[in-house]
Amino acid sequence: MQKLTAAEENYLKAIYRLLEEDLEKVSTNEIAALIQTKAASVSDMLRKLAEKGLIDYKKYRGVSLTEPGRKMALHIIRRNRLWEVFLVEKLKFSWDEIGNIAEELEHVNAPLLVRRLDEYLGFPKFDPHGDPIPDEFGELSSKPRVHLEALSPGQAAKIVAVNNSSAAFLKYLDKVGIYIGARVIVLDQIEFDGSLELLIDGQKTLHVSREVSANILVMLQPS
Amino acid sequence: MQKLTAAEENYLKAIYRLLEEDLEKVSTNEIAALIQTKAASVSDMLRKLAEKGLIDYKKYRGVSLTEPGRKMALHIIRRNRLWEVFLVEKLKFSWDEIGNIAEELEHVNAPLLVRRLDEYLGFPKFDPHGDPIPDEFGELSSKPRVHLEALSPGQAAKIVAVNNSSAAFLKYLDKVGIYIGARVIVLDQIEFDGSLELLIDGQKTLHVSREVSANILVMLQPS
DNA sequence: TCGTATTTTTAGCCGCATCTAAAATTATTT
DNA sequence: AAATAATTTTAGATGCGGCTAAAAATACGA
Repeated sequence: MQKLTAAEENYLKAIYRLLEEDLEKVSTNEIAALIQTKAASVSDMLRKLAEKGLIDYKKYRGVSLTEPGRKMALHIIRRNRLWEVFLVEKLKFSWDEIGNIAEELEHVNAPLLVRRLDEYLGFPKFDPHGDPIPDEFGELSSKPRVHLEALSPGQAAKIVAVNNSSAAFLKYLDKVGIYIGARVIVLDQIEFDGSLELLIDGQKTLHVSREVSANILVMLQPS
Repeated sequence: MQKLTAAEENYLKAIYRLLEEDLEKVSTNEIAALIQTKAASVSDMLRKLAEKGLIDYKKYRGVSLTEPGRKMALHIIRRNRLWEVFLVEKLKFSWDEIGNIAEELEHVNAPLLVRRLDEYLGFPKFDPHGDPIPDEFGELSSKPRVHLEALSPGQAAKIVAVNNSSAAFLKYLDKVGIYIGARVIVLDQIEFDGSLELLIDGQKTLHVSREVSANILVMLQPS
């Protein structure tokens, strides 16, 4: 496992995240937008990561991760998510405060530290946003998940993750009572704007816009 | 509180540590030796820290900390020692494994994180080596401490800190049964080499060289 | 005290990660 | 398909933190 700089780690993580949504390839501009830098800087870094064998890169044609690159990205994401669990579970941060801090902590690369932290936290499988934590071999235990917006009236599901970590979004969710683990049934879908009428935990009903439902991930429930 | 780079923080910490032993001024070479770099690099950094008002620096004449510099150094040391407590108390590291890891963690500068960590650890006053943890205003609660080598036969003391964090030294202490908090009485001093005959916790006797006793700090006991 | 040794600083270089401006390539429109 | 637009890469700069080699200042010994 080669030693990477914090910047290299951030690029790998960004490429991984974009590949999750985007299909095959990620473009220079997409990366630049995500990590708030300029396309020229991205080009430089892509050349370097390609030399190290972490990405597949053809000029002007976008990038994808090689298998070593994917493993590295998952290691970084593992560290990030374990620290997020620590911050919320142990230090009592709320889930909208932890982003920046976890992003600094994730770059502390000491394998023994990560293992001990994992153990101390009780080998958590999901972070506070509901995203799965890769194991120490860089593998994800993936269960099928789907965007809430894709459900049709009558379908039931459990909220397992959110797709957007902006403080504004997380605060909104808190306010309206949506949380990881909540059970939700789609009562109705408004054709005009794609918004949804939901029943949360069998109790309260809630109307959410398509922007919101597109950023919530759920696991379908057997009924 | 200005934002410093990790390198700047390391220099401040090194200068603080050297000022603790050394009297008035610290020399360029001393700093270079401590942080394993070249004198030329130290000169450059001193110029920069002086510009920022963190050190008093006259060319060729050595440096000392300004009051803001001292405060900053103590903040950095506070972060370092809180993480050391975390690693030992919570993650079950032994005190000879934590040096490098704490030195990476200490550079994560998020004031809220440090406060929450402090609270989570129960506001510890000393780190696992027995060194005092500065408060969040950059002040040390100092109790008078003295080197074990300075004691005379008959005097009693409690071991409160060690002065040397090399793994070899810490392992030696573990092996012979010296630990922070142990009570010690000096039974005899060998004039020839300055070594000491000790009684540990009123139970076992132990012979330690001057090299060892010079690196152990104690608080004198009322007798 | 004078000359030598040591310490410290300066000068000039390198790699990293960023930037702007300009050039090259690819995509789109008419 | 040619012209224009958008994207991406290259060229050349900057600041940081390190280095070596050489110059400057200080300290020391005969």
